[in-house]
Amino acid sequence: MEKLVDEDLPETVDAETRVQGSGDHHAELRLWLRMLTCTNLIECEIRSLLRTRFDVTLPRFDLMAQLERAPDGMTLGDLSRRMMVSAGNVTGLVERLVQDGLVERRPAPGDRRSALVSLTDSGRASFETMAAAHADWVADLFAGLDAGDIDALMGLLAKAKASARVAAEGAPHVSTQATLAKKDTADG
Amino acid sequence: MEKLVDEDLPETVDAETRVQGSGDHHAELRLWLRMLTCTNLIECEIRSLLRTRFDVTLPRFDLMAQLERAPDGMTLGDLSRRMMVSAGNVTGLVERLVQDGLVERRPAPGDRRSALVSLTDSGRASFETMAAAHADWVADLFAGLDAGDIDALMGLLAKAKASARVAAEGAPHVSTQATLAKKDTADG
DNA sequence: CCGAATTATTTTAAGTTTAAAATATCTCCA
DNA sequence: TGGAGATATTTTAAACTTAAAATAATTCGG
Repeated sequence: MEKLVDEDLPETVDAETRVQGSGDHHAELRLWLRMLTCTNLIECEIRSLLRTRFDVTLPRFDLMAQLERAPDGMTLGDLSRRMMVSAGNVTGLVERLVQDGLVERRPAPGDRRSALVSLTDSGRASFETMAAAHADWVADLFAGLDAGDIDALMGLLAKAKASARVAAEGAPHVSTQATLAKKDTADG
Repeated sequence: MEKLVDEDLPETVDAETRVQGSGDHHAELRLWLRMLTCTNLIECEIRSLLRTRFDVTLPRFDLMAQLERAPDGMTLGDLSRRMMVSAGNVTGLVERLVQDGLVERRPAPGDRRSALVSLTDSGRASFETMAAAHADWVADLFAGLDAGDIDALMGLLAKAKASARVAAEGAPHVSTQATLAKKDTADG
């Protein structure tokens, strides 16, 4: 998480200095820092609430949230892609959740490389309780926004997401066969 | 970082089910997930670019970004608050940056508990190069947004931030003297 | 069918991160 | 002025996270 704050940046910029590759990027930079502080603020609060109320970490909650939507289980690779974290990360997370009895893994039928991961009954029950509280917290955190604000944000964030995807795909900094070949693994 | 994706949630909700504390929070939840994926996407790209182009990690870059704006140095506590991370985290990060010769620490005049941290000349030079590239990357990532979009997002995110702060302050889950007493450490 | 390339996962090493306890210092008021 | 409480930082243990290398299994063209 990039932890900068979005205050105190100069407002005025000399239009003359807009030169290719070294120009006036203040607006975008300020936007990025504000997005970051906003997300951080909410995430910290949710993390803290999950810990104090349910003694669970945010990554574990997130993983369980993915599994809840896949009653028949998902592979570790699916989890890694959906959660946007490394495969090795998922391995460890699942391992700990299995030890806690919240998650189970079984070999994937038809592919001996893969394992299917799913919630146990205990894990599902536990998650449902937490998810309800989580939804309430998020609603509280956004209580200062009206329906119009939310709609507008949804639209603008979709646009920002699309923009970022294009930029990231368009100028891949490490060209691999995978990067060039597959365009279908991302989530939207 | 909460790693959920913002797809596949039901669009339609029964208005009758809006009950206190267990109601219709889909819009807010969807907004939160979208904010998260959007931020994640951009952050991953920046992290990756920092690593491949400059062999630096995001937390180190963030810490140096804070220091650059404080030519006279900041305390570890300042860094912790501005970066929104724990104090212990900052201790380790500074330690490693000092070892790399990018940052220096000296005792704070007038308070023997504190240390002032600042960029070395080498650190400053290094950061300036990276910061210029970073600004370009962010501009590229947001290239699909026009000035109006950016303005609108800035306003809506400010509103969201304010809302979240009120909610987090208003219903503190762990009441400490500090929580109740000071309202001035956050960044705005 | 063979083998090269791809895919799924684990392992490894290093770094990041947190919460909580421990230290050390400072403030301030009774 | 003495000491209680607050503040600044470090330490600790555990968890999270990544990138890269290593394993293992699959796919697919020839």
